[in-house]
Amino acid sequence: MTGTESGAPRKQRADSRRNETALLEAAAAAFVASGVNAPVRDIATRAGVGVGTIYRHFPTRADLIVAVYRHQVEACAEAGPVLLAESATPHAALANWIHLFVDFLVTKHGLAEAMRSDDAAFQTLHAYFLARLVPVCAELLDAASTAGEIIPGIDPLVLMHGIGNLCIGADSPDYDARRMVELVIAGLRLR
Amino acid sequence: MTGTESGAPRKQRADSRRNETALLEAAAAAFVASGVNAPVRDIATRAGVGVGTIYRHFPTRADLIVAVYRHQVEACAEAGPVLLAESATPHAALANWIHLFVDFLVTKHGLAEAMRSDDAAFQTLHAYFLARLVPVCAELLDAASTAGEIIPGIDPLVLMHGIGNLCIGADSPDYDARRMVELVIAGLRLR
DNA sequence: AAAACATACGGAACACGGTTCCGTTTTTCC
DNA sequence: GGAAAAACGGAACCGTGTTCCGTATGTTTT
Repeated sequence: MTGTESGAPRKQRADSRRNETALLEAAAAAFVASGVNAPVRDIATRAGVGVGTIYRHFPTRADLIVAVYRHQVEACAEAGPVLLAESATPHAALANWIHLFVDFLVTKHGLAEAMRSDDAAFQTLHAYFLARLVPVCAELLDAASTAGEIIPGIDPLVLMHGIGNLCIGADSPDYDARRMVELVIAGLRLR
Repeated sequence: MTGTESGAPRKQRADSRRNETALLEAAAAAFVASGVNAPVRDIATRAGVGVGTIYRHFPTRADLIVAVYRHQVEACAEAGPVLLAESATPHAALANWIHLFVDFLVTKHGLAEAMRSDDAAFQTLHAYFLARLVPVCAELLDAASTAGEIIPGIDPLVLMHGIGNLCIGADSPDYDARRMVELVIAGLRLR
């Protein structure tokens, strides 16, 4: 027999795993269609499950968002060292990386808002993004600072928070988040 | 025939005016205590009126917010020309004025968020703020641009939108909105 | 194969905030 | 004083997020 001693926990049920992936797909679709605040019931319907199932798999909305965008955050994080190695100067690497981050944020309707929410439910989201990206940003800042290209003493956390804020409402036709971000990048430069 | 058809419409009832000022005071207090998203019922209770009365006087939350902060917005708007006349350079005037705007925003918990909301209910708020402040900002930008102190082609609307965004969450201990705003101001400078 | 058990499910029910509506009260004006 | 207009209050409604529990499904054991 499967000598599974009574100590080992049972493996996850098949339907549970199926529902989890169905939910991830449904959530991704709903996020594209209605932003990251798509109603819970919509997502449940898309996935063909009840609302309870969402909460069982993803206790908070932030958990769901993190799960949906995890690879993209990873990609952004991994791009940092690569850019540092390949760009002409550390400042250029920093600028390129920031633009990458902005690209990510502005294409996810409502993500920038969610990112900065102080709602306890979004704690996970905030924590994950920062844990993964702040060190990368710090490395780039350090390199540029050491190279004497930018003003010293910039806190990566503050910078990322600010960049995130600038991306809020980036889909409005009257606003230009990238322009503002460029001003910030220019402002970083040591003159 | 009442004969009043042609002449002046009836004057506003006394109780109505009383309630309106009571509401303004209650709202101001509620905004300080719980931010500009204080529950409607709270404000009604504070003012000692029913919720219906709020909606009769201020159809949208934005109307209420505008009414509460109107003088401060006016003060900010009027400060523009004064600063331009008194500051050492147009760029300094612009910087000072932006700091004034930031001071206003960061002391009104949740106002910056509300400012950028695309919710139709906040249309009035958005419209009023921009109508009043954008021209002032434009004047300052023009002066600094003409003096050759800043890069040309900055849209005052975009700049104000961005500054507003940077002030979101300014009460978090981990964030420093002013620092970010300073980066933007530095980024405006022509080098 | 069937029973026994653990796990997961669905969706009704609840909580909460904004908004509307209408019977009642208050004020104004003749 | 009395009728008409104006304003009031708050119950009721709606759309969301969230919880809970009886039921169904999958897994393990006999």
